[in-house]
Amino acid sequence: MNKKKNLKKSTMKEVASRAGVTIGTVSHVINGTAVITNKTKSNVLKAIKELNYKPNAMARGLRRSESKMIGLLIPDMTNEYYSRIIRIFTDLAYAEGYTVMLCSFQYNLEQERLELDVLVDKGVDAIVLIGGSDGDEKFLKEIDDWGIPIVLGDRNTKNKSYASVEFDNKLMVKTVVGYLAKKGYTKIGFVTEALTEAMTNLTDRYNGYIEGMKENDLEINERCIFIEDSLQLNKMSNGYDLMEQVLKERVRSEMPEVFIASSDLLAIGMIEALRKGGYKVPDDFGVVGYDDLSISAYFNPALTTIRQDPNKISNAIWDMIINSLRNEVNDKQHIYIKQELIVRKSV
Amino acid sequence: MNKKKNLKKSTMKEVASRAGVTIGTVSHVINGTAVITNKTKSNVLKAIKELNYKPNAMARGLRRSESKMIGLLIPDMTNEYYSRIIRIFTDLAYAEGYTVMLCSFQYNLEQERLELDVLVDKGVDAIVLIGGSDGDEKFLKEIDDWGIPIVLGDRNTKNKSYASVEFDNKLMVKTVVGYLAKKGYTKIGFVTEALTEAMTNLTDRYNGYIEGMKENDLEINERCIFIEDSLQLNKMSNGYDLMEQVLKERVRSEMPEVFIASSDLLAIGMIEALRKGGYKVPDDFGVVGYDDLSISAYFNPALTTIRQDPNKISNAIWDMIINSLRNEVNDKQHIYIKQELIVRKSV
DNA sequence: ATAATTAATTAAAACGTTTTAACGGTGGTA
DNA sequence: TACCACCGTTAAAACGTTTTAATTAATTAT
Repeated sequence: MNKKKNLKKSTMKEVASRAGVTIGTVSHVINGTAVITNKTKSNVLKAIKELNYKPNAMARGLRRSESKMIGLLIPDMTNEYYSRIIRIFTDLAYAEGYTVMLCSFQYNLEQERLELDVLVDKGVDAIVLIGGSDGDEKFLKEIDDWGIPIVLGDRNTKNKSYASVEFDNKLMVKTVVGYLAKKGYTKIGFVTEALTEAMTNLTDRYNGYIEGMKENDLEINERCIFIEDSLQLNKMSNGYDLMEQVLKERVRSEMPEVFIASSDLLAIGMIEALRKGGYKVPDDFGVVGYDDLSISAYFNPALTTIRQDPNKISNAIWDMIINSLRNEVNDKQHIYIKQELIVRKSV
Repeated sequence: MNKKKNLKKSTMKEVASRAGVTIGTVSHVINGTAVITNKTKSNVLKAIKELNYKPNAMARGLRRSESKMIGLLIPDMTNEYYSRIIRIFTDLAYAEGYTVMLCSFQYNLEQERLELDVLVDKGVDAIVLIGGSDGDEKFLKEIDDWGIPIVLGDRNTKNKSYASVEFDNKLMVKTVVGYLAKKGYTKIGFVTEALTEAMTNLTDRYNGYIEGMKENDLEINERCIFIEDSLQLNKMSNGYDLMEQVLKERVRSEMPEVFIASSDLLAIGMIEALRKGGYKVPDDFGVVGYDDLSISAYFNPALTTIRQDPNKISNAIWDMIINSLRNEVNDKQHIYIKQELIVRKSV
């Protein structure tokens, strides 16, 4: 039960008086905003060191009206796909003296709005939204009008009114369909979460699937398209439940021979259900995942999957952010990143 | 290439003038720090709404000298064990009007120090450190002296000088050894990461293992104790490499019949190496993990593991934090949380 | 030597709040 | 009528910086 010691952080004023100068000079030597004699400069530096002085971020922020914080909003930080992005992005920001304020909204639009509000209230200098649906466009507009740069990652709004970095989902899925077709599969299934118009990335994948099927002269059968109704957190169990249900309802001949799943987690759940149902992957059914999580290489069978490189997207987003922060303009470009098919053992 | 619109956020002054009062009153109605006529109160509220006014967090923070931010420092947010804790903790903080500033230090002491520095510079109101080694005690002391509450989660310093919430690792491992002994195992192996004195949680597990073996009259053979030399990020590959090596060096009779691994990730890597080596789990070897990650239930074989409940630890930590924030005292208690053995299919 | 120029430092305002003491006005009591 | 209390509001200082214009000191030119 020790008293709070309040060894209070020292202030600029104290530094100034110890160095025998005025706080203005201290500020100048810290920021290099004026030319200062070497002597006084070293005096000030000495005082700073002796007092272990650190500028007060809030005072500075108030005066400069910038917080050096970036708001980062993602659907679920518990998902490795996102946590990898977060980590890299955070490091990038950190290296430039920014700090990130992380929120997750659990795929809940309501909560997304709330969190956005908090971020704005806290005075973040910019906001990046990764994943999830297209969100509340009207609300984003408000933030945009305030001059706070926004960039979207792996998502977009219907009329692409914000800067974004996206993966080239459509192209990739088309390619995968081609790959599967070449392997001799004809009944190719597509299973995805929440295929609403709002989920631009999933919609792109769907379109890629359709185009790919057409290009390869394969029959598009709506019974081969499986949609997990809503965005859910526990994707593995979603995949499991879905497949368990399918297995219950259909005989094998009514099923696709291979599935393209919209996430590795979904794929893993599906495979486990298949296994429990007495089937072998890839012998009886193939499945390809999406994301290339670290588990996917160690899972049995090792998952053939599509890598969405967290490095690339994080870097691209950061570049956009820092650019609009520096130039005070936000020119709303859209960048597309190629995905990569990682061939392993599950098809 | 649109110009920055600078629809600037409105300020208290503007609210005040629109409501025909002084900024003092506005502040009072916002904070309820004085009794105000219903009429003026509603005027002010109206003005606030009309201008979409939000208090400037930095100005407020400066004046109140609190930031309403909590620093959260963890070794690796990419690990589901940590990301679950983060998420719950973040939600808890959020509910009380706090926001969390997340940093990860990749098990790197140097970086941990750096990040701590940043957190302090940013003026967080409290700091929580989760996982990793016992850190730089001298440095923590400095922070403590500044009156910034610190709480440690799932880690501790040698002389327990800080408030902490830990799991009862020793007891649990002892129990597990008993469980395995009862199942008939006699050659029980223990595999862990970075078993240094600094890692109090892992050391506790080790001690639990030793005690458990003794209690059950089992021979303690140092060849049954495997230590992954250093703290590493990619735990699955660590487990894989370790087991692959062991398989190369030893014949089966020289190996333990069952392994207690210090994380699910390690366990999964080990199992995969075993499988590649032609062995079946649990038929040929058993392995029990630690953490109960979500994959563990879907992995084949489903992992028998020890659950470290992220809810419990997050809640306990948050309680401590909010308590020392409110009472301005930090009474450095230590809480221990029971772990739970989840029996599945891997032993 | 004095004026003009340049270099180094300072004074003071500003950023947007909170907070405390002081203020004026109303109503009640003597 | 005069005094006191009380209530609602306000004035102003403070938080710790940054920033610009102004000041002083030092140097050069006349």
